[in-house]
Amino acid sequence: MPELPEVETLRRQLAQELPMPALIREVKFSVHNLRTPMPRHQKDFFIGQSIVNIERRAKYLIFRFENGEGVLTHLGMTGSWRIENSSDLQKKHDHVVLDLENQNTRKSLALIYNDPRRFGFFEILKNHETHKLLKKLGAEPLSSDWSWQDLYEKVHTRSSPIKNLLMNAEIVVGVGNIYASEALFRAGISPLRLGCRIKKREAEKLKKSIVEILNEALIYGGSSIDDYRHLSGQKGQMQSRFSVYGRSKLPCLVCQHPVKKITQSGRSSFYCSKCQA
DNA sequence: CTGAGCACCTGAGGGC
DNA sequence: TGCCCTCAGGTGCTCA
Repeated sequence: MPELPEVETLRRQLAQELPMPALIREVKFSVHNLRTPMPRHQKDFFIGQSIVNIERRAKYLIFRFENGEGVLTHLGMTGSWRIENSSDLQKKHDHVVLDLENQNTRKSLALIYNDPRRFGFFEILKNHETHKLLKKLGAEPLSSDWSWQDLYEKVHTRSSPIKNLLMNAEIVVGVGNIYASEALFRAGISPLRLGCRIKKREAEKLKKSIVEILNEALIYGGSSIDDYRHLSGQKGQMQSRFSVYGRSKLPCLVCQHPVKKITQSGRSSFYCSKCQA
């Protein structure tokens, strides 16, 4: 579900709405495991700690504690966080409840994680640098140190379709199934093109297109197709601005040719076979 | 090492 | 109404 713009939108809202430092008074887990087992027997790790910062790396959200440790979470396909006044207000598929207290105002609130498909996770983060999920990650596309040369270097030796490579977090993080299709449309490159067939000039254009589409999606608060919600429960608005994603058989916005839908490595790709080569 | 396919889950929607 | 099938924003693992 959520790609970089959706996770970053949520991060910004959490940073704004969560009065920090937020003392964790209690943490409750549902009986279900998420993608990884719940840290049910390590409550001591959380209770008494204060969340001092909300960070994002790739599509991971990190609740950082004062001592540098924290919580590593992922929304999977259908995860969402919301704030309630009381931790009693539980709904179906609520899996984690954090009872928090603002240390300045003594006001309490509950931060609740809901995830119907349970592809997300919530785990202890002790060492950011050595964590196996974090250390293999490639460049942040919206950081100033990501260059088209970096993209080109990582892609031009590969025989996979460029669409698959864009979704590979070791190459560039945060680009998922929607924005991969959208960025390729903007760059005029077919999702079927092999990485080794991407020219330098095209890598430059593709890098620019990725940055543009992610920034635009951020402005519109991300895309809500089904489950994705802001902290407030509101939907993002980017889904109404897709050029190709979910527009199978509809006319291309540029040339009127019908948009094609194909399957690549089990995921749907959308593109215009006239505009993209 | 690389790439393809599967697995993990629930729920919505279409066809019959 | 109900059953069965397909599909969905992610990603780690196994196997060839």
